[in-house]
Amino acid sequence: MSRGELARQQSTHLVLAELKAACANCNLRELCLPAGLSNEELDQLDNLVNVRRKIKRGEALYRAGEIFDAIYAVRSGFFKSRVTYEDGRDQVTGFSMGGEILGMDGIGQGTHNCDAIALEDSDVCTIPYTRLEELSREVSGLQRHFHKMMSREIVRESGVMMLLGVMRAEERIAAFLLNLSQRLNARGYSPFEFHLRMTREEMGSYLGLKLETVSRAFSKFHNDGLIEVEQKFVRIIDIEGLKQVYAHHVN
Amino acid sequence: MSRGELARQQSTHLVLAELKAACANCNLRELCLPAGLSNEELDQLDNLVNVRRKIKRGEALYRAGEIFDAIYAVRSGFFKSRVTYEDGRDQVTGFSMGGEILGMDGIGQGTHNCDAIALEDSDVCTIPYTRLEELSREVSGLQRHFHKMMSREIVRESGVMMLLGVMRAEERIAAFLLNLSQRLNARGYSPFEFHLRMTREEMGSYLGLKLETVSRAFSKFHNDGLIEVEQKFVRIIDIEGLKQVYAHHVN
DNA sequence: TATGTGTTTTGATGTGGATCAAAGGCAATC
DNA sequence: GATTGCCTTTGATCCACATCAAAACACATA
Repeated sequence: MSRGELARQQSTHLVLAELKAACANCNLRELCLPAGLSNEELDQLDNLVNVRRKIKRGEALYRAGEIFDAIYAVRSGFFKSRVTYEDGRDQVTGFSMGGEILGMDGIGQGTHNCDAIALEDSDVCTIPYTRLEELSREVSGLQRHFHKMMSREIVRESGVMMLLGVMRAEERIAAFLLNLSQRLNARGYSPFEFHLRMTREEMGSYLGLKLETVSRAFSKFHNDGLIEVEQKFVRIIDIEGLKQVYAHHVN
Repeated sequence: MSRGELARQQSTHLVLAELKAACANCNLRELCLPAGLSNEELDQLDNLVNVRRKIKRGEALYRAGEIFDAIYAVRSGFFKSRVTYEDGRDQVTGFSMGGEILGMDGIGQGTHNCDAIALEDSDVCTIPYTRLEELSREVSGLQRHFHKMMSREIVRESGVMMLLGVMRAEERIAAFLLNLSQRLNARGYSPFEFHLRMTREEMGSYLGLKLETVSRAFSKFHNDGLIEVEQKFVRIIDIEGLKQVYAHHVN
């Protein structure tokens, strides 16, 4: 056994002992990388996901420019991804919640391309990229799943391009609320009541709008009986109405 | 040898015979999937890229909803990728030229997510996805390179999000011209003179602008001595000036 | 050369969302 | 309970780009 292998196995044992739940027991496994793997394959993956890391609200999981060496699966909490421009302008490029994968943007150039900032105290699994590569060669289900996650990120982003390119302010915000609602639902939370983890400004940045515009849209949706809002708390009253806002033809 | 393997080998021989240039001889290999592979690895890749396909101007390489089974490397020509919305609104999500990979959006859900339309008579290499997966397991350089290409697509798209989310009309168009110029340069063409393959409307769709706005920006750049335009032909006169437009602070 | 079709330019006008400004709400800390 | 520092709401005004309209141009085909 090589020195590297030995160290790896030791660290694996160490971590397995202190983990409350590895992939095989993780209740997010249907949403995360392990989705679609057999039990045997899951055991192999457990050896890969060897470090849990806690990130406090406001802290960065990683920052643009840092060396990329791992991707991360969000176990609990909520993140924003943010790209900063040479001239200081920045934009939120995504929000990530439990079961979602962060950091795939770093593979291409070997450094991270954006900051990932926790919007609440969060907990992630670290997946070292070189070991993911190795294991992908052995476990074809893992390889395929990893490709799917990357591809879905591409598709998600082209959805955001559509949002930014062709939708009007209220449509964008309705689409955003419906997307959040659907993702929370998939995680077993209520699709109708939730806490927003981001400020109006962060939402606006993501949606290509100013915070005042976001606020006005919320007020309008409230007046139209579509939602109730109290600060960061949102209750969707009329989800069909919201869907109509979002699918509204301009023509 | 299994039936599948036999068939594969036969088709490989067939194709190798009729190909003028496979990957090992392709002058785009520095930009495409083979980038960074050893000669030996290149030979293996040659067996993978087994079908060349010609697409006439205006025709689709694939359309949204079609079964995904291959990615494509553009050998020559020019494509736009276009997503169409339920309500009929659509948006151009990208332009692809020689050496670039198309179709990675389809991996996630098994069907293509957008239309890829040739804007001039074009020529692509078909790379069957399942065989790419297989070969990726054997050739680690290929695996890594494929991951990089997907990751770069993610980064490219977050660049477009930035463009759509925070830049003003003239900045977007300057950024677009500079990007085209740089890509053409990397392919050995003049970075200062080129033919646009897309209409003002397609450019506008990509940039989240109306065709009139694109046209006006072109006229303004011309009046400011930054470019010369004659229909689809563009000559960049003052590339530094163009960069200043693009990096111009609003604040 | 005439004719049609799609593309581009340019001008006049309209408007959605940005900007500017001010006040109010909430949470943390003293 | 007062202070401080966000965050959010709401109103008034502005402006960048969209929209509407028309003419010019390019290019194909008769």
